[in-house]
Amino acid sequence: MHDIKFIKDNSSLFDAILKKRNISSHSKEILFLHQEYLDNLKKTQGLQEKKNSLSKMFSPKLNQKEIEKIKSDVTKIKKELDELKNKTDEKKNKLNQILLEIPNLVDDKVPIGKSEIDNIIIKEVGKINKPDFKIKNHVEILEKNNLLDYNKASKLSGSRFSVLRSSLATLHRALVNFMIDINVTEFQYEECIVPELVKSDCLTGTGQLPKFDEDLFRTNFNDLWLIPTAEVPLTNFHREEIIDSTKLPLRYTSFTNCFRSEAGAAGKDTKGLMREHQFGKVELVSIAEPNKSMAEMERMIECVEMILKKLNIPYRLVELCSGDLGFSSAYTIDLEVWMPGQKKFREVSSCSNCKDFQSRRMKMRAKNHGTGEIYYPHTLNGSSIAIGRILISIIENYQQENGTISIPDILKNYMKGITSIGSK
RNA sequence: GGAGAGAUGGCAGAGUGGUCGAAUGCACCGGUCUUGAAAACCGGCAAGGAUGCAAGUCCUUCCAGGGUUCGAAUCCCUGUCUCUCCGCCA
Repeated sequence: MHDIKFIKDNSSLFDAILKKRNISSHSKEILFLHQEYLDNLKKTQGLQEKKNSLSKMFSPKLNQKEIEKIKSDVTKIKKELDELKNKTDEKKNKLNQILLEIPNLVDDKVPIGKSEIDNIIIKEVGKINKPDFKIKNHVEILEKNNLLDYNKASKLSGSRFSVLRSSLATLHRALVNFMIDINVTEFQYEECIVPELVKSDCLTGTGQLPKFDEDLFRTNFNDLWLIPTAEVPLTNFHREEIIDSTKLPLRYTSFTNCFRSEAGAAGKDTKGLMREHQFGKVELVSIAEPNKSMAEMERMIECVEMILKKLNIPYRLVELCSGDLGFSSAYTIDLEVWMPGQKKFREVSSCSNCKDFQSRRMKMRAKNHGTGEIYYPHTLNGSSIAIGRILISIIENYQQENGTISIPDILKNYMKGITSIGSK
């Protein structure tokens, strides 16, 4: 959500920054609407003042005539106020509706570009293995070993769902535990278990609503929606709160299932664990002082990198260009891992600094009790890591010529002594 | 699912029709005292918005949405959430 005062004082800058996302100018329309709203608001407040003062004049000692006069005057004002209030609300709602659908302003650091083609590879880490046997993709390997069962999955739920069995399920669980452990003990994130159904207000807060409802699953129970990422509940922890600034930064981590309709992805990544309606993910969320959020972001990326290093999987850092940046983000770095089956790097994590965009939307503020200052803290989120996709990478990178998959050293303690899965 | 109680400032907690944006305590901030600190004492301390150079003035908000009333934190209705008891249940 954008600060109307900022738009007023910097309208051409505002439009220029939006243009980086290939979005046309908005400020003129917004400011016009805002002025209309203000005009109505002033009138409304004037009438309210009148009404209040009339009520204050009321006293049982007044004579009948005076009392009747006040009553009828107030009734008249109330009627007028009703209309005016409706009009004011209408303007305000219209303005809000527009503001809620405008994406975050991109940071100066973000490279300008149209699509993912213009993203910038910052660095590549780890050596890509080129074994001298024929590499299989994860679906081939896992289905052959009865570890991934699409007959069962489609019977239960249709396409874009998976059933993971026996040692593959164990490996999934091992990854979750490994990642949460390291986030808690090495990186000082607070471990949380959170609802996977949330109210629409939460989704508006983080930016999925109102614009992207098609990507989400909604239930027919109250106003509850399945979360597309744990970013939603974790970031909304402090919605409509004023946080004591000495408590910042706040760091939370959680494993949840994530649910996405994949509405616009027909035909994309149709096989395997790559793109599913339900997938597991460990998420990191930080709430930071505005002047420290970029440093916090670097720290967050290092946390995710550490996991990939410990898993010993080749990866690269990609700086998203303005045209590929997510709605709520001001600056995003993706982490992509090598997937031998596709001979491509694919995204397993996306770390974003949303600055004050989400905190404004959810009215999350911080207060410095020394100075009395109240301000919007910055929010950051990053995956650490999407389990389904990192599984693909592990399976494909650790596959052996004999069709088995060896277990990364770091996970062996989490695997009940299993050092290899699949049969020869 | 049945019966009952409740939701007030950062927290605790008073307030049942006007003088209430709201007592009091704690926390927090400033000061006095002290070599320093603590204690004690004095003062300050909700948020959002409009207007104004500013001081200030005004509007809104006591879970949310409706209603009654000249006037609502307070009365009525609906919803949400919390707690207690009973039933059921992983």
